Amino acid sequence: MAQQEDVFKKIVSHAKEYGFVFQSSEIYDGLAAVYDYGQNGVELKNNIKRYWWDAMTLLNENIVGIDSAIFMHPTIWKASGHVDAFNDPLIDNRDSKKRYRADVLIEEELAKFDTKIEKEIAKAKKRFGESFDEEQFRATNGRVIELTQKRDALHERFATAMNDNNLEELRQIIIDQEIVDPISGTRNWTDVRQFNLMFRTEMGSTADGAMTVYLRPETAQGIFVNYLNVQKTGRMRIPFGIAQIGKAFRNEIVARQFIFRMREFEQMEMQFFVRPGSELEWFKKWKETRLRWHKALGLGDAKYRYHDHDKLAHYANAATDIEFEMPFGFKEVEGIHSRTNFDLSQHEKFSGKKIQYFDPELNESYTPYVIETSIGVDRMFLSVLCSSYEEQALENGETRVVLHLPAPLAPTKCAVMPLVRKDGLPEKAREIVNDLKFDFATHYDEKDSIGKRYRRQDAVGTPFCITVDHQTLEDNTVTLRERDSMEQTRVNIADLHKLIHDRVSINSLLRKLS
RNA sequence: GCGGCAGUAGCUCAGUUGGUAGAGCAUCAGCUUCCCAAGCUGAGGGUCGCGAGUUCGAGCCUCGUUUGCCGCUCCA
Repeated sequence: MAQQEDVFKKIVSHAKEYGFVFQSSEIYDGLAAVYDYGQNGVELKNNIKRYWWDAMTLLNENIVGIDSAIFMHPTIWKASGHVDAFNDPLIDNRDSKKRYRADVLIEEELAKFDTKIEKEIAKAKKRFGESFDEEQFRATNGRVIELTQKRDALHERFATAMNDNNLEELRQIIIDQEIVDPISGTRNWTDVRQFNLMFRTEMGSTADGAMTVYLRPETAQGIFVNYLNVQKTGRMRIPFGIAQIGKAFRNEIVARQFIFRMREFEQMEMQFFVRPGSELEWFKKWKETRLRWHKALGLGDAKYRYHDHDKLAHYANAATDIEFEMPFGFKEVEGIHSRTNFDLSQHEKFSGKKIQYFDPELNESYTPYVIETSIGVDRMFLSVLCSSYEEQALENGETRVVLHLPAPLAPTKCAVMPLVRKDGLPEKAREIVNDLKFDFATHYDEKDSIGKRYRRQDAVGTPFCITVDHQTLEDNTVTLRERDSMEQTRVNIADLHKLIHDRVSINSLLRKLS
């Protein structure tokens, strides 16, 4: 493990040194958990997005894309549950240095009352046997009445405090109930503080006319609120899907592990609308389809696994993660969720608009159920980078650092280089570049020895190097050097285009999927 | 957000009891060079994360701050 952590550090260094990922605002000491993509990183990231987008929209005639705005009406986040769920009141215990959610502590206290009441009932049941009347017992037993009243009073007080967002009152409840820290056993609590996981800003330039808006914490809601628009204008028939790639923002309490958890990140989400009752079938299908998409990259099938959720979010009736083996363990890269009709129903309720689908085959209207596939672009990027990085021991005793990026994702597809910088070789090489550059990201390099130039291309994952030598001037052939095997073949310049295209096009990946 | 550790050139690092910064690799220019990090010559690049304090003098000591790593905590 320690060794793997070292490898991860090297990958982070490599990412910086070769222009893949920089820390944001570095010359101003950086901004925590925010990163920029450099000249090579942006190409790799764009290729990942292209692969996903094409797999969704080209291979499925019933999936279309949209690009919704980051700003959305604030009520959307009330409807989705984010305003409540993303605002946790937290409290620290000064002795154990542990942090707890204040509402959870109080809820646990409430549950204790219920446990006590159940115990009383169980005892009485044992005593009275068959003739036991639970309703009557609850209404007449002094101990149970007392516990019930205390519980209800606490619940009432708690609900009011939560509703008013009264943090002092929440703390007072914890004090009054004499709740102790399970670790330290003390009641040495800090103030309750609110952590807003959603970024907030103001829309409207005058102070009094401004409206609080949020930077979206997920892209999914942009799809849900456009469901009707797309369904009607695109004449979409269920089942159909809407895909979107875009930025999302979360004010994470702890954001770490390089680009694995960032405050500003990018999601690729597809919401698939289906008939009620068919959702688990579709869930299964998308679970398999999505794993196939990952595996087609050839990073190694053993690096993937499913992680099915036992504890489901309030909107879901099935959920699984596709996890990838990072240097710091198996981590979630993509989530597939059966979201039921929760989101569309909520928006129906909050907006007052009817959000339904008339199914001509069933001759009835219903609120569609939704299967969501949601993948983090940055995590995907990290998984590709980590699994591609190798410090390879060569036969001559040296090592080379090589990124075995899937060729269709590589930032640069080929590098053209004259073997020496004279005798017209550079000019000939330039000619080749000027032909290939229209179809492939092509580099030209004449500086330093040929071996050094090959190593430079290896370090950024360029799949092909084309070398122009004196023979080229005689017969128009060049050597084509392959990154992973380092093997060279002599090929005709006229054949270059097809040879490269077959290996580096996104199509070559897509064809594996259908 | 709490606790511990750390921050010196693009990268990896050295820097003695406090005396105004070095190496290797990388980069750039020139020469040389017919296939896997070759050689020679030269050059550029750091107010030692930032701010304050102690001191005649701070990369080194103290405080604050920021960023990163590790452990908690949280995670739709």
